[in-house]
Amino acid sequence: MESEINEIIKSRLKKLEILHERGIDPYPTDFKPTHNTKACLDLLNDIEKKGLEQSEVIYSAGRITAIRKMGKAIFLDILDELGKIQLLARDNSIDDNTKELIELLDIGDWAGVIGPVFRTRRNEPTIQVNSIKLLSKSLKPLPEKWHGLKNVETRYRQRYLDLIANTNIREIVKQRDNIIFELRKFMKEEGFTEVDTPILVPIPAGGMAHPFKTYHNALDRELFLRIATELYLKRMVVGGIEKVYEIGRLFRNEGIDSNHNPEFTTMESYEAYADYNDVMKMVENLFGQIVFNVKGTYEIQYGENKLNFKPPWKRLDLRKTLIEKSGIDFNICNDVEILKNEMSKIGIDVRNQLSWAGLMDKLISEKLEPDLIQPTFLIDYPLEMSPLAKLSKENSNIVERFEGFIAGMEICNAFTELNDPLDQRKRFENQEKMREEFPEEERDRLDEDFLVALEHGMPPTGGVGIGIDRMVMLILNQSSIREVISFPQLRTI
RNA sequence: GGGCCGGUAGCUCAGAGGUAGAGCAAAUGACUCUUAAUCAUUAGGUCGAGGGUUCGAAUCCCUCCCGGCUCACCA
Repeated sequence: MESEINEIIKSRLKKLEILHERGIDPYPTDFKPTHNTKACLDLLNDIEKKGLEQSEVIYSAGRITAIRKMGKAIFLDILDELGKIQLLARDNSIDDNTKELIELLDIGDWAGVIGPVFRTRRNEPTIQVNSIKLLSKSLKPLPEKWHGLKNVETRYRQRYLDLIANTNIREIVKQRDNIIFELRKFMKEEGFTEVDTPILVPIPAGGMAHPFKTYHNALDRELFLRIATELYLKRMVVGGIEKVYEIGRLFRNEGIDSNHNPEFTTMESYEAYADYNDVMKMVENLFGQIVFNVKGTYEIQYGENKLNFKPPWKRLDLRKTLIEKSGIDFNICNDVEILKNEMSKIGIDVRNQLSWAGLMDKLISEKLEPDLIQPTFLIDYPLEMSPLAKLSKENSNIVERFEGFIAGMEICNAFTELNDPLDQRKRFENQEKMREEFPEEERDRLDEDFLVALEHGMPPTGGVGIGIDRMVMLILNQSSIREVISFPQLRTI
């Protein structure tokens, strides 16, 4: 981006020139802080306990966020990753180089400071400046100190400004890290092995979504960005990695809104000898442990609702719940036209849905999802909606599948995995047929290489995919996915 | 894609046909315990872009760009 030259930048460029003239490197590399701002505060507490007023000389550093000139005393605030601390440069405490340099410092510059920590008469922990080093000259002004940066577009496009001006955003970054750390810890404790599977794939299978397409020159072939990690993780299970998972980015070429970003993070796991009941237990324990370890409690506020993550979650039979909430029984409405009719009757707009599965999806999200506030599993989905899930033992049009919902949001999707290669082939072929019939609706894709793997034998397996960004939204009480993804997708301007 | 709301100084915002405004930030000066420092002075604008109406448009109309919320689509 080209920088427009306004007065502020002109004045800073001039200061830069003066620095060069005086032989001061505005971008040096030789300053090593001994104490971050938090360590400074700890140090102050320590020496005060010992009855001392001033610590030894320490080195600290950060970005200058305020300069208050009081004649021959200058107060500065510096901000580092952990917080802020005040500096006091008094005319008779600073060296000559600092006297000259301090006139050339601006809000936004990175500075290193050398001096003892003490407390001012107003009780403010402060580093008394013996010497200041410029660590990096900033040429552009920062957002305003009091109102901060509010423009949402600028916050997303220039997240670094958001992180500087709105320090609560740093908390989101750190808490997201904590959540994913706790997630890995849980999986490790459960004996899972984390793996990496391809992001560039020849067939975007394992889910129903519109893929991003790209091209590899040397191989001279079209490739796609993965829409799911499922089929590669199952290949690992075929290979004998019995408990396997991946935390990774998926890419779906679809709409963008407060719950959807074209690239998003999921955790998918597969466990041999498990079925969907075992997976349900794992999911509720996983959420419970993460929430408890990150927030110190099972009960957290999300928007207007208090969510309780203490296991077990409520389990609702999909068919029974649909009958209860909509009067529609999918066993009876087993034909597109009948289902469409019944849904119209209860006031659902079905003009955009073509297939039976599409209609069911709509019915669930319209009649069930909004009311699923507390963590809840919907259980036992129709076969037609679930090409990768194993048939129920009791019922040939139901699969052993569940989805988890929290605060009206779908948060995970799981099943007892289909490991019958012949049935899987039929299901894929059916998906391909449906794609021809309804080209506007997304379908899963037949992945021959995966079928070959299945033909070698996959043990009975239970698997789940969890939306990590949504999990972070819930735990951190954020209503937009853009708040938990540091650089959300926006139009380029 | 539809509806609603918004885009004015680096930032936060006011201005709703009649000379483009404030606070912070910036520049100059005063001030050795301030912390949204204070005080004085100064400078800073393609009012998102383009067209139209008008004697005159930031303001009214049209088209477009960017964003937010929402509905639709989509997991």
